[in-house]
Amino acid sequence: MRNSAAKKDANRQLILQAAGRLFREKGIEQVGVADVMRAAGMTHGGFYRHFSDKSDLATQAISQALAVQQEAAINGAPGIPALAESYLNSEHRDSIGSGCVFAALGSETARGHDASRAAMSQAIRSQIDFLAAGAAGKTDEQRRQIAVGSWSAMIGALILSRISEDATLSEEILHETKGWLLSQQTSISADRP
Amino acid sequence: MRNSAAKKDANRQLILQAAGRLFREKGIEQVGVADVMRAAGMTHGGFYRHFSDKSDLATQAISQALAVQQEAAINGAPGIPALAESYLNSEHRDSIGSGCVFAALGSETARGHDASRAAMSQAIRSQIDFLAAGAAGKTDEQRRQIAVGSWSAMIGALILSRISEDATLSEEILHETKGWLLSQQTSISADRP
DNA sequence: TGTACATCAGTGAACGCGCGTTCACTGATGTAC
DNA sequence: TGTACATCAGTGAACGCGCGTTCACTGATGTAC
Repeated sequence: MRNSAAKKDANRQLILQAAGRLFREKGIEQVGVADVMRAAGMTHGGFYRHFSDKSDLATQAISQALAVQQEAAINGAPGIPALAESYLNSEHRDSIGSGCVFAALGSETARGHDASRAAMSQAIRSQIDFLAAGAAGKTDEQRRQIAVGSWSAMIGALILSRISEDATLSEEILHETKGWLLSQQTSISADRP
Repeated sequence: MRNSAAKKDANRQLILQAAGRLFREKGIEQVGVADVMRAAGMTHGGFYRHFSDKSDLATQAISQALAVQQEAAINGAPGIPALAESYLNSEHRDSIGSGCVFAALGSETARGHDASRAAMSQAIRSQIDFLAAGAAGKTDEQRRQIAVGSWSAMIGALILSRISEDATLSEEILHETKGWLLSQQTSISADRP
């Protein structure tokens, strides 16, 4: 039953996508290798033709999810207000599996010295640079502050809104944070000539 | 070897404190019942005299950690700038075990329908009310926006700074977010009569 | 207050399930000639 | 281009370790009289 090289590559992508989704949805520890392979339409035995172990899969799945996320940021509407609109809403909150990697796995990946943390660090750097370049501030320093602070607020708010059982509270957190970010953006823009 | 009721209560507190620290440091799944009992100075067999199962322990340890955290917030210097100072620094970043529960366990507790999520929700509500009461805004709506947005930014920034392997990046995230929060606070205060 | 007995906090061995990993196997793919 | 053989992607059974949970046991605590 050997598969062609092309089929193997396609299967590898299926595994990475299933893992990226399941890890975000349920947490890395809560998802088994067999779960991932089943979601990808295979049985668990073939897993080790693709990855050296589960930790290797985690690193690669996270790296790929981060790459997709960065791609989407670059191709999306520019500027922090636009990001806040697309980030702070109930659709994003309810689709953990395809949503922001930092909000889904942030507190977990903060522990551990593995390769996934390095991938996350690099993605943080890129995202800050990207947001700072498009931020409405007078100086480089100001733009960087706005980028880091606004992005942090989005991640924190999404996490808090996901914890909140009460739908009203959950919505309020998203809504107030979005309103807060937009109002600042406006007042800062108003400062410009 | 029966212990007195007072000794039992004291042991229960040791277990809760050990669990609160270990769960934040390593994550709930990564810490075993035996680890917690060992850290509390006992063996694992006696665990079930105190808690019905591990999930029960998690709920109670989280609830207690949240209560301590709220107590500290109430007794600490009032206002969002003061909180930002005490929250966004490397000491807090490096002491996960005794630090903010939301930053340590946020993305994990967002999943699961258990009682710990309910305790977290209630703590979110309290913390927002508390911060909004001390926020520098003209209207109730504005104060609530500031409270939710600023607190979200602190949590997000602490998580990002913990993920960052590079010490410079990690410090930058804390520093920029703090500067951003303080500068806004200033400009909003300046608006007041 | 003292005595006899019941209770039960904590111990440490044992159980059993889940999960990561290994392995023999199958048969299609790829390659050497 | 065709043939013979080697490779190897995926299968499914099996292994073994870790961990949550149970249990018989010990002896100090608490209580009834």
